[in-house]
Amino acid sequence: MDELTPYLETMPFLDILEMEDLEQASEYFTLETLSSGDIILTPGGICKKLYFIFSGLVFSYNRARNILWYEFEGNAFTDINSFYTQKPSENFIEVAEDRTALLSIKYDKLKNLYKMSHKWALWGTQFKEAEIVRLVSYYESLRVKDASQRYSDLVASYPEALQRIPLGHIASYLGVSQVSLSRIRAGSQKKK
Amino acid sequence: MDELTPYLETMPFLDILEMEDLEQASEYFTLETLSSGDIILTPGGICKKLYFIFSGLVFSYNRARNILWYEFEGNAFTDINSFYTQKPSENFIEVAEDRTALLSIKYDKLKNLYKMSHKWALWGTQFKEAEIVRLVSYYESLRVKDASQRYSDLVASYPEALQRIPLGHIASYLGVSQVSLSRIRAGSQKKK
DNA sequence: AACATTTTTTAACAAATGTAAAAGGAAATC
DNA sequence: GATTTCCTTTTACATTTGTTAAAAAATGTT
Repeated sequence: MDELTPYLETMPFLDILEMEDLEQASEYFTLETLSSGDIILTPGGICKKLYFIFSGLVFSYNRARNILWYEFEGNAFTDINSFYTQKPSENFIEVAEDRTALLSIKYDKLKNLYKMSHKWALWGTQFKEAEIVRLVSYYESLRVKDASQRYSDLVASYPEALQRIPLGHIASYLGVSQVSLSRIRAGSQKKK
Repeated sequence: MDELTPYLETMPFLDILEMEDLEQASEYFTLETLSSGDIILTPGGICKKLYFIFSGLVFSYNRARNILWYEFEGNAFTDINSFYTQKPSENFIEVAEDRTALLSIKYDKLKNLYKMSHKWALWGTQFKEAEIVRLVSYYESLRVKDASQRYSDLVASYPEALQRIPLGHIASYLGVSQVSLSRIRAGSQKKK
């Protein structure tokens, strides 16, 4: 019984795998516990790992400090372009909360896992499909909905976001300036 | 020797597969030749197939007629959300050129292929990684770059786009109004 | 060639959003 | 408890972009 097992068991799409697959994989993964402000990736570096957020909060932003993504416990995180191409990144990844626990796997090890095990390869196709759907949902909302709707949607689906993320970051994540978000919030109070 | 083989051989990441894998798969795929204006998917319908564009041009748009994606020969196309979740779509998919040849595979058959063959599952992880990278590159450019840059990038990477796609569609694909794109084009001529 | 249709550009105005700066609140530190 | 620092809102102004409508250009049709 490996000490990583309780963490592995929170990964998505485990129904595809048997216990033996998890045991086989446990030596591929590492557990990292980080603190608010810790920086996982800086521009120019290659994002070597895919992270599963067991607890805490992680976000990415570019050199101009535009927030690109925010992710909570329960979901996966990486710099997509850098990780899947293994080329230098343009972005930062930073931890936003103390005691953020990440289960990480290196690019090469993940590839190995896929090669070694048909079941893990199936898990990979499933996992990536879900990632694609999540990405497209987010990005399409940026394109199709206005900022006010996006804010409502965020509050509806992640009410804790307001407690855990500064409004300036939320604004940037929603693709608007902080001033604009303030106007939206002021406006939505009026409507009530 | 199956008549589909020449088409299958244009698919991405064939280095992962052997000839026997292609032969095994050939009965899973269908070749469809369509004409400009043909509509592959309408809102409310479930997008049942993933398409590989052998020749021609395909695009998707939502009910408000915002262009969501344009794709040329050589790349894959589907309604991501609807296909990977097998839920009803919000969008249209339409063919933009006569003699557009599409290699298609149904969702269930693709899943079967993955299950039957470890190598096809590996192909699946590879293919989906590339799709994720393409998606994120496009969407991040929408967020990070201004419309003028996006237009320059498009012209640089797909000069033929200007001949093959009406400017109104290009504008929508770039996320701006046609009037705005006209202003950009007028402005970039001045700079010269 | 003349006409009709579609596509693209231009102009004028309105609306939305960004920027910069100031002010108000909240939280942390001494 | 006072002060400092950080976060959020507000104001004023500038800029960008969208909308509508009209004109110009290109394309297709008889």
